[in-house]
Amino acid sequence: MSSLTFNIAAVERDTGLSKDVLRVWERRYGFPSPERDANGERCYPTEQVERLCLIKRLMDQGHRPGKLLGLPVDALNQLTPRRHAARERTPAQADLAELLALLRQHDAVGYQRALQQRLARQGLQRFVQDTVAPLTELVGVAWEEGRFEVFEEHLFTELTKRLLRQAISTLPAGRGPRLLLTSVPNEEHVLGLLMVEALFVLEGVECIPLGTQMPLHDIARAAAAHAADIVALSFSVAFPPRQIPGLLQQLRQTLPAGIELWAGGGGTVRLSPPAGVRLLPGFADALDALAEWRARRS
Amino acid sequence: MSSLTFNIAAVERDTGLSKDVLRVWERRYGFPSPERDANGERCYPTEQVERLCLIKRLMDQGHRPGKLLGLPVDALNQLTPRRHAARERTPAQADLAELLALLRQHDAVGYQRALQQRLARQGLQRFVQDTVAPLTELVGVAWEEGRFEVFEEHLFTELTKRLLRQAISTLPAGRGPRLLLTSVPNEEHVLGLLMVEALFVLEGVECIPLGTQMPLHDIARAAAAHAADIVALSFSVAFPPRQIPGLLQQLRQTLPAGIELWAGGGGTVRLSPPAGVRLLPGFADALDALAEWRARRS
DNA sequence: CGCACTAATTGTCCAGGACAAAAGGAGGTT
DNA sequence: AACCTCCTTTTGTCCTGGACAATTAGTGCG
Repeated sequence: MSSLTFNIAAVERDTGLSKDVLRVWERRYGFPSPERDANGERCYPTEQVERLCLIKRLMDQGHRPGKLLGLPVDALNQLTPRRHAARERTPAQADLAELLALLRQHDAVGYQRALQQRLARQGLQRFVQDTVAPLTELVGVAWEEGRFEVFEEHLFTELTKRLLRQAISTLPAGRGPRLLLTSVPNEEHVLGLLMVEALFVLEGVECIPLGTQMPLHDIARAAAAHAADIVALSFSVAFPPRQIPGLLQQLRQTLPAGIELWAGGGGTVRLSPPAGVRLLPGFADALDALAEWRARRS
Repeated sequence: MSSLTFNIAAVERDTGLSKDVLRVWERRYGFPSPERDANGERCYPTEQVERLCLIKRLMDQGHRPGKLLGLPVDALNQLTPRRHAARERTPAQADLAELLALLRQHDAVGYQRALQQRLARQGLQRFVQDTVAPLTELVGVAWEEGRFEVFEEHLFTELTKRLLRQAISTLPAGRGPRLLLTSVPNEEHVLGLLMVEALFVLEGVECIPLGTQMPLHDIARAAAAHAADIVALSFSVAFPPRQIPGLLQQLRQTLPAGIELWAGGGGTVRLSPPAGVRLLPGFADALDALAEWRARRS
């Protein structure tokens, strides 16, 4: 009956596929094949939008569009992740499965309580490294494999964010260096930033959290205004890797030479370090960098 | 020397103006007028990007592109907000100016302390209504008028978010109704959601916070999975008003009939209520709606 | 098996036309 | 002056179809 349809902008919004891509796929592969309204504009029916979402998810796992777009829905549903073929289960992950289960049961209260317990037991540093970080990865994998819904992932992010923020707020204010924490436009993953902030504040760093998605110009201005010693950016694994070097280089040129530029997060793991930028693929690297900075300034 | 240039995608990212708009402006008004690289693609110099940012801000204040695009930079800088011509200063706002001043001095610690004091003095309910809400509006105005930088606004959001979340987390868990709180894609303003959450949790509502930007399909799924009684959406004043009715109607159709749909925030003030949706332009309306819901169920 | 080189794939950009929705303006009525 | 209606202009978004560079896959050779 209702037979809702979406215009191309709505599909772009819901699937994350740009208008250009939607049109060129239609031209090349014959899918999607939207109807047209009186004005000749594309009207995508719900089924096609859902199929596009599925295709998008499979592509994020390393499949290629040419193969996927010819396939019927059933075949798509049976495809498994390609990129990370072998993924062994560490004991730590087995331990975390309990938390995942709570999320999948939509038990917000239970999840919060379990998280709080782990925080109390492990202390903030180990909590970040041994609970939040691997949990984030597990959720990412579950999401890639379609075992997690969008809203389950959102709930995870929201509740975990809250606990981390709360933990950070109980710590005493740092004494230096002054470190500005943010991410570039289109990078909205916030958990990485919060994890680093927690570790740094524990070490007495004075963090200035600016949230995510700060235009490059404004990062430079903020660094100057706050008299920051260091600017630290976070790139998640989901961020388009080829954009990163350019962004870092551009920011490095805009930023005063006296201010250091650090970049961390899963997106920086397989990256050759640009000039004047320090890469911190893991937490240990971040703490090392901090120790070195302090040694240099003392 | 460096003479950085931006390709059209970078300009879209930095200015928020779509590629289509950038090209059609160039065609119609002769600005921007980017150079071309060896491949015939547009290369926007820094000055033009900055001018575009300025134009964008003036447009958000109600100016129209046809007038702005012919003007030189000096003239642009002298333009004042148009939409809210007369804006009188209430005494309450004068009181809040102190907080604004702290933000403009980039004194994060001082701002947090001042906010915390106000929270302790006013209690959460009045803090939300008399401090956070008007402060958010003031920051919005200051931002529109160019008196606030992007990063100052981000800092405000980040710090205020933290305090509200912290305050919410100290409250006891609610007993019902179960209320799902989120926003639609492209609506990323989170403070409104947090303010409502604080007020509702104070009233014993069991809030399920899903963060911002949830696709409509997933909102419906989440509501079912969480067995929510009510779905509440927040629309900021900055959200394109014409999209709201369509979105609400579409969601209403997807959502099971037994689940109520509420929509609030500054974006819903001048809106005729769609069928099956309850509009809550202000906090009082939200509390009224809650009282009525409870009366109906008792 | 590793490496260089060719071929296919795929995303993004371009030009320029079209149209509908929104905003502005004109004119008449209360 | 405020309000409504009708008409005009402005403005954003969508369209087609072509092009090309960057990535990925495939192939042959040392």
